[in-house]
Amino acid sequence: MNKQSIAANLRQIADLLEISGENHYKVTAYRNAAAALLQSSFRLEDIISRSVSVPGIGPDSLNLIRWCMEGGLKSAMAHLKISVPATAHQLLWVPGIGPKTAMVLIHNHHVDSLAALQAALSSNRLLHKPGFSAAKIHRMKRDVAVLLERMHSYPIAQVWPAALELQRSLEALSGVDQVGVTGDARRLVPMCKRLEMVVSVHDRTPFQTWCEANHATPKDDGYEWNIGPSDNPLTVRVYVADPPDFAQRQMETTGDQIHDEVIKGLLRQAGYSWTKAGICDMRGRRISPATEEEIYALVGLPFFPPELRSDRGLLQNPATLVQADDIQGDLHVHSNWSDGSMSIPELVERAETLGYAYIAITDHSQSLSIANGLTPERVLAQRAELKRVQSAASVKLLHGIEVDILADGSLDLPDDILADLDIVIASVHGAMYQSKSQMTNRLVRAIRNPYVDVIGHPTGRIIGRRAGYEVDIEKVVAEAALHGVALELNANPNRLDISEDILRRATQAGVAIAIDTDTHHPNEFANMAYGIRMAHRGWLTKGDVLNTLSHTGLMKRLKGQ
DNA sequence: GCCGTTTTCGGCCCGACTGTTTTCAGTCG
Repeated sequence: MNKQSIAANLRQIADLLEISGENHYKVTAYRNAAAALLQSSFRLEDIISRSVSVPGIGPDSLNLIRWCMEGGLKSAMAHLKISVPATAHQLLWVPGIGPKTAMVLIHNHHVDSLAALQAALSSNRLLHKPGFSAAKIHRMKRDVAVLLERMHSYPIAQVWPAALELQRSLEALSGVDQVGVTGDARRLVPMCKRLEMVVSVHDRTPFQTWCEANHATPKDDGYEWNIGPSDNPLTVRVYVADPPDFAQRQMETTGDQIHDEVIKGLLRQAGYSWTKAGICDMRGRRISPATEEEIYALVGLPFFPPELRSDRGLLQNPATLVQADDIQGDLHVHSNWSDGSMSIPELVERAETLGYAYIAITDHSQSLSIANGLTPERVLAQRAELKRVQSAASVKLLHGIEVDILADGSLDLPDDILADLDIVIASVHGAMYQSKSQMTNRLVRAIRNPYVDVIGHPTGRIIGRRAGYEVDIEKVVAEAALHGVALELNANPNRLDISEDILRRATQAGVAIAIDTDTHHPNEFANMAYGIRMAHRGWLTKGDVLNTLSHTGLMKRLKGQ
């Protein structure tokens, strides 16, 4: 078992304990342990053997990890005497269902999984039972349909890190030449059907031994096995290639299918054939392009980044796409003044290490009290702190805020406070289940505020968990264009908000995009890489992206000059 | 359960919204 699978088990155990009515802090402790395990760079073996200690993983969590390693989830559940069914944690995925409602469903209605809930909802047998109004049932039906997608696919935020970890393990094996991620994850598909890798080997024995040790099932073209929780496993598929075939094997497994067919069609027109046996020239001789670049070159095309490979991918010139080097700074970062974990000097240090020209400190505003949001007084106090830190920093600091868009579309801080800030990001954090027209009017009202520069995570989606609020995005885009307000591409892999379709619509309408990490913890600055890849899916060029501007250019733009 | 101590026990993010049990428990961010 790898870190991801164990962390998933830990989270599931925490959910089951919470449903069982266990102490809230104990539940939180196991969730923290799962997060600490994922964030730790130490090897699993070293953590278990206690040769290193990880903050957040105490003796009990360590035992739990051992039980999971030895006997899986069942064993851990037995040790902790958990009596609710293992699948019951799925109920907590549904917005509006917490531990108490989950327990009522299990005990009073014999509903102990997402599938059982869907069946109960469609049979209408929950209707008018205490706590289940007609409106609530209607909403749950919609949400459960979204969530059931998770039963056969996995969010990219889990698949990509798991893929990189697997890549490192495979690269360490002798006899292995090249290892690469492929399939959905390589194209940054938000919900991946499985985790796919390509491996080229010059000596198959060590790799085969490793696969057998991991209980992998042999397939025609490689191996397959499952990781993650047993009731919702992630399938891992590894394709094995001879070293000269690595590039073509990775290209044909990356997809998407339509892009592949287009390329194969162009190859045929150019006199080549691409069958199971590989690419052959017009005389039927095998050719083995060493890179994907060489395959595209056979048909006179430049290299297409995987994220661009879709039914419409060839319409965009990849040379114009925004690149990581174009990014001059991060415009959405939280400090420990609200719910970030880093102090402002620590954020500055990170930004300087990353070589950024500027960074905007954008903490939450007062109504988000759980996040210790800033009151007007604390905004002023923070300005003084920024001034002090700026005097010793080379990176330019922007004083910003992520101000809440309240239920009626007004903002959570008075205009005179917003007026003096360098950048104002306005975001929705509460009252997300408004009607489409209410939510649209709410966002439009926020965009019309003269001090708003960016709309943060504009649809509120959480990939695989929440569809996002219902909103007339065309109207929002049109209004943003009219008022020169940028839309955020939130690079957090759980959000990737806005989607590629909305990105294209926005840029066509002339709306600027801010690619932001929304960083709360040190390792989240790295999420910019997801942002860039998502930008490729949305065909963003350097000119479309607000934070490719120089500091001078950005300040001019923000001041409306 | 974990952490951090003034070291073995106290503290741990808290207020708004929602549906409805119409007075507040449950959920959420």
